[in-house]
Amino acid sequence: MIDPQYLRSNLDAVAEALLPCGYKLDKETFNALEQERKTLQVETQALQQERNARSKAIGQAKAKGEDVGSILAEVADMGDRLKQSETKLDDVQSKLNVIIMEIPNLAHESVPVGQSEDDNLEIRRWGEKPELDFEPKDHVDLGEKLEQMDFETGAKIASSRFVVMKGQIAQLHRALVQFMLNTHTVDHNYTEVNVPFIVNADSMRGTGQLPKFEEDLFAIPDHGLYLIPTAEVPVTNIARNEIIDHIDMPVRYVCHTPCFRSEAGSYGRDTRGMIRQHQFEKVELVQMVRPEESWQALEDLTSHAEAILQKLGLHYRVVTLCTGDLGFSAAKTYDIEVWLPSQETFREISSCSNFEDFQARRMKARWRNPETGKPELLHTLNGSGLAVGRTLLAVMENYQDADGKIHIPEVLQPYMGGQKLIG
RNA sequence: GGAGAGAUGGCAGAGCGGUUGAAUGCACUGGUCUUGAAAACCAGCAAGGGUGAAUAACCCUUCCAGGGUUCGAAUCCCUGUCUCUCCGCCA
Repeated sequence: MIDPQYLRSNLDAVAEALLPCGYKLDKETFNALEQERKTLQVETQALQQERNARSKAIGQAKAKGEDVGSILAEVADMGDRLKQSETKLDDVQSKLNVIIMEIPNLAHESVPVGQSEDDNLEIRRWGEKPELDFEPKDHVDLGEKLEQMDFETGAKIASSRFVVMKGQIAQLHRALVQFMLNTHTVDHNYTEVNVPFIVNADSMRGTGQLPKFEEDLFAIPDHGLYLIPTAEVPVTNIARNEIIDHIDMPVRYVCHTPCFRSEAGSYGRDTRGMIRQHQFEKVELVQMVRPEESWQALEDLTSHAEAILQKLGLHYRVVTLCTGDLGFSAAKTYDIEVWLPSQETFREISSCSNFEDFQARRMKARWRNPETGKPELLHTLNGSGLAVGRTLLAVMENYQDADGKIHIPEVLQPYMGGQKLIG
C-alpha cells in the first residue's frame, strides 16, 4: 500500500498520479473519513490518558491505605465513554483501511503513460526468428502427434485448462525446471527455496492479491487458505513481519512451484493449448533489497530471466508496461515476450517488477539500516525466470522440424540424458 | 485424533491485578582506560501511531491473535493460532 501519511498530506498529487493507472481516487470520501479519524483519535487518546492517570492514582492511594471510594465513583462512567469512542474510531479506521488497501501502487516516473497493452513500449529484442521452410505446427498439434501431450485427459481428470504430459515432453518439462534452477543458483547467485503451495489470507494481502483480486484465486474456504497463483506470494512473505539484518541484504531467492489461477474473466481467451492453464509451473526470482538499490536490481533481475531465453536460443523482446497495463502492486514492470512461430507473434513468458515499498508496507517487511540503526521498509522485486509451461511450448514450436520432431536445445541435453531429439 | 506443557524485547529469561514498556544476562552502540585490541568500568539500546512546521514537546497503543472481567491486565476468564512432549495414525 502507499504510505498513508504521504497520501494524507499529498492527496491531490496522489489522485493525479493514479489517473494514468486507471484509478479514480474518491478524495471527498477520503477527506471526510480522515477528518473524522483525526477528531476521534484525539478524543479517544485523551480519554485513555485520563483513564490511565486515574487508575494510577487509585493504585497509589490504595498502596498508602487511603480510601478510594470517592475516586472510584468519579471514574464510574469512564469505561463506557472510552469504549464508545474506541468503537467509533475502529469503525472509521477500518473504512479508511479498506480504501487504502485497494489503492494501487504509483507508477515510476520512467513508466510510459498509456491505456492498454497497445501502449506498452518495446525496449529491446534479442535473437532471430527460426527459419522454418514449412508451415510450423503449434505445440498442441506437435504434442498430440507425439502422443505426449493430452488435453482431453486433463479435462477428464480435472476440467478444461488442464493437461497431462507424458514421456519425453514430460521429461523436457522437468529438464527446463532443473536448467533454470541451476542457472539462477550457480550463475546468478540466488538461494533456492522450497515453500508451501497453499497460503493464508495474510500472505495474500501482503503481496496484494487480496482483498481486491479474490476471484482470480483458488480458495480452500474451510481452512481459510488459498492455492498460490505464483511463488511470489509464499516467497516474498518469508520477510513478512521480519527485520532483516543489513548483512543479509540483498536477499535473492529462486523458487520452483506450481501456480494455480482461476482465470476468471478470461473465458474464451487462449482456450487452446498450454498458454493459459489453471495449473502451471514457474521458476520465480524474488529479491529483497535496500531501497536505493531496487532500480538497479530490477535491471539485473530482468537480465537473469533473459539469460534463460538466451541460453535456450529463443527469440524474444522486452517491453515496458505502460501505466494502464501495470499490475496493482508494481511501480514498474518489464514483460519478456518469446516468439511463437505458430502464432507469428511474441507471447509473455516472464514479468519482472519492482514493487518498491508497496508490498513491504503491507507486510511490514523491514531491514535494519546500519546508518540510522532503525528498521526501515525494504523494497521487493520479482520476476518469472521463467514460466515453465510457456517455455516448454516455445521450445517445442521453435525447435520443430518438418517431420514434427523436436530438436532439444544443447543446454538441455545434459538434463535429458544426452538425448537430442524428441519423436 | 486423544492427553499434557508452553508462547514476554535481536536472543536467553524473570514477572505478586496497581507509578511494569517490562528485572537480569548475552548481543549491539557510544564513552573511559589502552600504542592498538581484549578485559574491566560507565552510559545507551523495542516497535507502531497521534497532535504538530518540527529531526521540539506531549500523548496513545503493543508482552502470540481476538474477545471478556476490572477504576486498572503481561498477570484472571473464554476462543483461536502456533510450538513442544507423550499416545494413536501416517508418506
